[in-house]
Amino acid sequence: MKENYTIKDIAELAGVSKGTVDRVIHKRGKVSPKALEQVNKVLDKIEYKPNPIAKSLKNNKIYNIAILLPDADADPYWLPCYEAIKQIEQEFSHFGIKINKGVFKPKSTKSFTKAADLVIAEKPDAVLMVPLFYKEAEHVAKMCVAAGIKIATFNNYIKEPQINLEIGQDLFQSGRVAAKLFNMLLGNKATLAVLHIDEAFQNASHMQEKERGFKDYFAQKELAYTINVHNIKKESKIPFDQTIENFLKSLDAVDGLFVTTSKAYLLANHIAAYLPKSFIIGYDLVAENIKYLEEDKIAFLIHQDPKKQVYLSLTNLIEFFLFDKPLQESLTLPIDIINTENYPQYLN
Amino acid sequence: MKENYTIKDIAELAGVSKGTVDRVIHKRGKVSPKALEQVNKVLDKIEYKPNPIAKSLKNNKIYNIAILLPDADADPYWLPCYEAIKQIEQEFSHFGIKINKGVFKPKSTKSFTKAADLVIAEKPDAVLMVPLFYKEAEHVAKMCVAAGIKIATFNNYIKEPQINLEIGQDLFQSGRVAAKLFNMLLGNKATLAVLHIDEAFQNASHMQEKERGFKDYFAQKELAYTINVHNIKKESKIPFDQTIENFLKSLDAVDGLFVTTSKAYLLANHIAAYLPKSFIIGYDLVAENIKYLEEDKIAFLIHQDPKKQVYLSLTNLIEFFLFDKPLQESLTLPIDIINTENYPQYLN
DNA sequence: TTGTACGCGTTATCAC
DNA sequence: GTGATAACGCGTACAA
Repeated sequence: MKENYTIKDIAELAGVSKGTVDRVIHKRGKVSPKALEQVNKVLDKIEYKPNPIAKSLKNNKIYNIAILLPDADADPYWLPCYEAIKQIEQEFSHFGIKINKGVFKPKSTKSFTKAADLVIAEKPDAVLMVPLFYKEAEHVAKMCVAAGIKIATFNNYIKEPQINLEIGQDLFQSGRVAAKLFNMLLGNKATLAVLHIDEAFQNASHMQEKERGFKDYFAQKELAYTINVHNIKKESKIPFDQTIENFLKSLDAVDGLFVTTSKAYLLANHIAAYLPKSFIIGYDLVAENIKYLEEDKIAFLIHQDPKKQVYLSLTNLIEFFLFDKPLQESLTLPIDIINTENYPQYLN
Repeated sequence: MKENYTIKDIAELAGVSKGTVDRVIHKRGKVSPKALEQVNKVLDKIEYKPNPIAKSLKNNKIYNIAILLPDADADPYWLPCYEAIKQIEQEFSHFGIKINKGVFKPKSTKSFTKAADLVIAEKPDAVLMVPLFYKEAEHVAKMCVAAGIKIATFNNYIKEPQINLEIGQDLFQSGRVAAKLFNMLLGNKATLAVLHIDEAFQNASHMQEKERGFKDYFAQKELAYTINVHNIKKESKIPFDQTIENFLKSLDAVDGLFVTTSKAYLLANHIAAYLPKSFIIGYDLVAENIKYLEEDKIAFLIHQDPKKQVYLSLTNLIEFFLFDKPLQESLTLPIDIINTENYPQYLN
């Protein structure tokens, strides 16, 4: 009949008081067998779902969520994450949610560890982090588990079974998406280059997963593709842009270039001069990539939606704390294919 | 200093009672000039945001939202919408939200009008509809406005300035997305066919917007593309599939086919026999389209995410009623490009 | 072992 | 005009 029964309703139906019903529901004991039976009889018939609103109204506990993420000044890829945090703070300002940012330099493991230590010292209820550095992140996860702090990751993965919530993209599959796009563009035979362009290689596992998926596609379809892998890293004293140009100079002709990081723009900058007929597929809607996408120097971008990742991670944690919603252990977001015509809507 | 001031806080600061503060905030009058000034002085200094939790706890009003949408048996495209409704009902069951479905046959204006009349007769607080039939939908919108019912649309648009909330895709732009994809696949010169395949042509304006965007792209880029438009409609007594096959038989060779509806699968079924080298780009992740996508008979699909459309429409309306969040008059969702490798994540 | 009373913030009603 | 008070549903402290 009724939609939502309250504790009061149940108490009346069972002929006992609210307090007794509460004790039965929360299994606090101190209930006579008779009362227990009466209440359970009612609970069997109806479905009781406690009202989450009333619950959180009374709850004046403040939940502290720490978030460890890279500095957006160092890499604009992370900028949308900060917007998501701001949005969440506003949306949940009345629910007693505090978010504490631990910002680290994306090239420095020390900076990561320091930020983590600072943040954990305040004993938050949960830590959400970008586990850029494998070993260090594993250590943080273990520390959190030991301290009873919920631990969540986004954007990257570490193989730590105790992680409570993982949100990210299927990187292997995103490599396959890029492969399929090249396959559509180039047909059954071509020469491709996979480029891991990263100033510091902190994204090693990230990049390798994408490469694996990329190669897997062509292997599985048994296509006559030649695929060469190149690692491009900043050399001290030489500007990164110069390193890229030198690399392109020395590269044999290829039909397509797959850049596994957000640095496709560094390549696109010189593509017209050295490989005017090659297609570039890269990752991430950062401003510089969009510029070259619009100039048709980048064919496609794959969007990892960091904003959505943070937003989902945080709402999931918050609803766990406030409303006892279970944490979704692992959540894989769509792999968005971006071209000149559809990118604006993805920027919000 | 403080994050969230309560009415009680304000009352203490102003030296009046909660009741008076409430009357000032809600402009109910019956407040002396002196008290008014004292309260306003406090309100100027601090920012008062009423606690939505307490508000909705007290609020025992039930909000009725009617949703007019096509039968999913007639067209599986609408199936995800029903999932979204179920999800919303669960999520907001404690907030006094009732959703009343008015299901109509997608080929029958009478069925639409009948469902609308039934639903409006119950005087809901809002009507959310798919305005498949222009005139009839306009009429419904006007009736709602007259009756003080909030009116929202999704998936399609009507030019009725009184609509309170519109959610959908930029159809013109989605035509451009398809055009760009063909441009990437085929280079600077090709022959394309635009196919409006629809059993009843109830989507006329929908299809034309896509066609306009499609042509606009090539015109703007001044590319040497030949584009022919074909309307394919069910003829009485002849199976639709047969009509499609006859059409393909009579069609001169083309490099690509752009299907502006979700019926690309009808074409894909015969593509190997008649146009083995042509690319098909169509709309919507319905099961039959996915089948041919996987067989590489459809090159790309454009996803309109009807589930997300319904979900966003409903949450927007609900948050308007419960938390006084303003209605976003018009919201345009991303245009998702789908291939064999990324479709699973979009199906949830 | 049980029932009652209180507080969370907002709103509405009711005496004064 | 104004301030006190009840009610929403839950959790819990406390008295019986």
